[in-house]
Amino acid sequence: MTSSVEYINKLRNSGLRPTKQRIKICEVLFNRETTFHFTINDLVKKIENESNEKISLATVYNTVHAFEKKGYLKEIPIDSNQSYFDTNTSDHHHFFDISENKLIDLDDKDVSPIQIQKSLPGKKIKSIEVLVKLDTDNQ
Amino acid sequence: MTSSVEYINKLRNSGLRPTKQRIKICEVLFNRETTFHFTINDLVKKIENESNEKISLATVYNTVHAFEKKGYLKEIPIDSNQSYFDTNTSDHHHFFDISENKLIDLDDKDVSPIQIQKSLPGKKIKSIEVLVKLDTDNQ
DNA sequence: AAAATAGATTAAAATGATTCTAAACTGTTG
DNA sequence: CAACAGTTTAGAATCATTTTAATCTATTTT
Repeated sequence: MTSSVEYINKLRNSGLRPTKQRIKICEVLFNRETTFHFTINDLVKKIENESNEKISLATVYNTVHAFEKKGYLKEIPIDSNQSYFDTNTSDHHHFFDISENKLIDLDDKDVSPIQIQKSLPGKKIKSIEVLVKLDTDNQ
Repeated sequence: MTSSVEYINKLRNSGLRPTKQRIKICEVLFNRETTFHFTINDLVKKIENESNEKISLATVYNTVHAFEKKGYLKEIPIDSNQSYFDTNTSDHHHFFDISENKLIDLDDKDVSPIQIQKSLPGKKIKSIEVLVKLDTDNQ
């Protein structure tokens, strides 16, 4: 359980004013044990469930993008219909459960080390990420 | 150089009527040496450049999705703004050049074999794909 | 080879996610 | 507390994609 004072400091330290809306969004996103994978839609629904006052959709978008820019959230490309975000901002691998449309973090230790034998002149590797698609096992 | 007769057969064999539009799209997509990575927008521009008659946007969407369903194209999730498609439909890895917004296929031999140590009950692995993000090397 | 029909194309409208706008509001600084 | 810069907001705008319903065309039937 993180108190809102910590979110206020965190926000202020990153040059974001600690508004009521941002603190609420911090609570929804970061006040949890495990990584949270979500779409904007998921987040809006959580906010609606957990509080009586609503936050404008534009503010949710603004805040998620602000947090992404500050490195508190990471976008995960899965499909092109909707953006998925992850509260785990380290480079890491994922399972994607096709039948349930759900993202699951993989620990680094669950994936053998990856070496890339090819390089392109003038370019350097910024990240290496594995997406393992899972399907229902039917037999 | 593949002749349009081959595309006509290919289309007919997969239960798609060989229309003028589909044959044209086949030529643009498959009549090339190397893998083609594209967005719908890229494809429309290519079609416009390579022919004098235009194909309706809805038809381009329909055809790309029909080809995807038949396994002649594969969608590659990169970012959520636009769908990227690949004429290489095998499971394979990619470089994504961030500064140029360009996808590049990786050969299997360029990537060390990947083992996944974790499994989920009732689920089986359907694909394992690596996305290596590249950035300009500034030093 | 014409008629029938199932499938395809089309322009335009509809949708859905996301971004923009401009006015009202609120933290922060002096 | 006044002034300012940063935020929020509803609603409009935008952009990719999908749907609609009318027209057209490849294939099948006669």
